[in-house]
Amino acid sequence: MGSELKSKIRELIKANLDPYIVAYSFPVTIVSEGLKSKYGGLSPGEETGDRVSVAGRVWHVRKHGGITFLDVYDQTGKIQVILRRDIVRGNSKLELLSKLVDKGDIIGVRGRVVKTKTGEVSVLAEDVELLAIAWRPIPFHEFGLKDPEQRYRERYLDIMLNSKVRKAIVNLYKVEMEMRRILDEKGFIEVHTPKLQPIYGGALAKPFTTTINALERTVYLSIAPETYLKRLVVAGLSKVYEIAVCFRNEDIDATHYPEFVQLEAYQAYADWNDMMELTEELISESIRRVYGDYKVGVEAGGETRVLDFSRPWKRIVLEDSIEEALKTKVKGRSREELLEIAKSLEIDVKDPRKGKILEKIFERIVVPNIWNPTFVTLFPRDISPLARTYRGDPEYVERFELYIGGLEIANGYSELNNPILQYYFFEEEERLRRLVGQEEAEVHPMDKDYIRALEYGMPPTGGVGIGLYRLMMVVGGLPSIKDVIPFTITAPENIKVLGEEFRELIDHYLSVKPGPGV
RNA sequence: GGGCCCGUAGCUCAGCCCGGUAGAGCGGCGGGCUUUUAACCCGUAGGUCCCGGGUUCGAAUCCCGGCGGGCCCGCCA
Repeated sequence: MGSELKSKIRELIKANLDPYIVAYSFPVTIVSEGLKSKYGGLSPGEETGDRVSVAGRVWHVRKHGGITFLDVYDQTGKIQVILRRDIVRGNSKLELLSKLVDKGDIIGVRGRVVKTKTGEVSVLAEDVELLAIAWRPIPFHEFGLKDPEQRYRERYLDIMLNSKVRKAIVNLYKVEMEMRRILDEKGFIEVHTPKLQPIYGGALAKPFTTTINALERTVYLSIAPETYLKRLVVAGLSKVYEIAVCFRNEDIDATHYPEFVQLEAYQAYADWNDMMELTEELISESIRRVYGDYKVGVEAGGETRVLDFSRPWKRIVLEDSIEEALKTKVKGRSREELLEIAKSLEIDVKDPRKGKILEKIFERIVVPNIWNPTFVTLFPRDISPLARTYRGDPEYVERFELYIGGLEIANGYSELNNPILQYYFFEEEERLRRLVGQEEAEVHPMDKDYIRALEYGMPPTGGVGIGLYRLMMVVGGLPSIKDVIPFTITAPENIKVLGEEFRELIDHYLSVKPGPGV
């Protein structure tokens, strides 16, 4: 921003080309991808008579005196626009715009499709509209935007300039769409469950608290849709899912953010095995359709590793995997013995539940070595209050977790549908809360309405939750979950805006008569 | 909640240890150039060295406090 831009807007105003006044729309007839596929076959130097309209943001300007090349980017890629003196000369609008259009500006171009000597499909401009001005400089260069603070504060710049980030965001949409398609074909219906809940549940996490003024009532932001989706199974929606935003009031790190998106699906008359199969199909098929193959090259830290989503995925039993990694027996060990093992690995567990100790050991020594999709099965009873007892051994529940690239991506189980046991396990959670306090262990609150729903009869049901941000993070080779979330929160800052700098332009724009209405 | 690191031009960064006129590349601006791809060539301007305090003749540099950000550990996916 500065005085030269002020003079730019003055020149545009004088010529009646100020985009804030004249540019309301621009008919685009073709995008970069279409242009390249349709005209890629032209031979170098060939000119067509085909007239097209394209629009996008100017990234690079290469002026050669009598000819100027503009790299214009639309949502699908680059379009080279050529301004040639023999066409521009004598056209006062084109003369002015070819002087004023700058890197960052958004333009619309009408012209003929040509291929340059060097073989690039281009639009030879016959008319140009300035559609928006970039008042602030945009760093369109080799190093792009690196400052992590600016990347997150001005995320629109990061998404504009960092193709890995942009691809992850676009591909999340595509993956969601493919998952919806697969679920739809299987007869699942998608619903929205409440984000404002009187009792939070479905996970063990600290909730956000807020107030519904109209009811003078404290409510919690949903930490998971689980208990509501299962109420819908009770209601007879036997295949139901939600792509749900979940809120958890916990700390932020590379793999955690207080709001994140999960796909949770529940299927009546199904168990954990069915849900593992569903999870495999949902993820592997959507990845193949979006990335073109079951094998995806993941670029991170300068090297590329192949993630293989081909089915079937590896399955390991939780305690077996620990025993294998540790070369020590853990099955049937006492709490004290497990604590000793944890201690030898420099893991400090305050939580009194045996399962929690096992889980911590597992996360430390097994998880970091998991690369390709791997199901981990058979979890301890005491850390899974909503899961159903393992039919082979009541010490365990029929619960699985999916790990990819060292990250927990999904969690599912045969759902506990016994209201009597559900009441008991909620009671156990409350006992645990009294024993250690809320700070040392998150527990599941008593939810009698949920139990009442189970008392009306929930069929045997399987369920799974898939963390979509984490999935995209792993596949996209991005180091932080914040990279795949379009906007994350930053501390307040003092921002200087144009209206403060050029107050006289406020009066100008307020008094402008735009012209005849349409 | 605990620890470590960073903040200098629009962008990427050097300078900081060992105090002495604020630096580079890219970008910007002016000029030249009719087939370039991060165009090129010539010229030129550009700074609250995050903020506040201290030490000092003198602080981007040393010390203290604050703000902003990142990473790791603990907890949640």
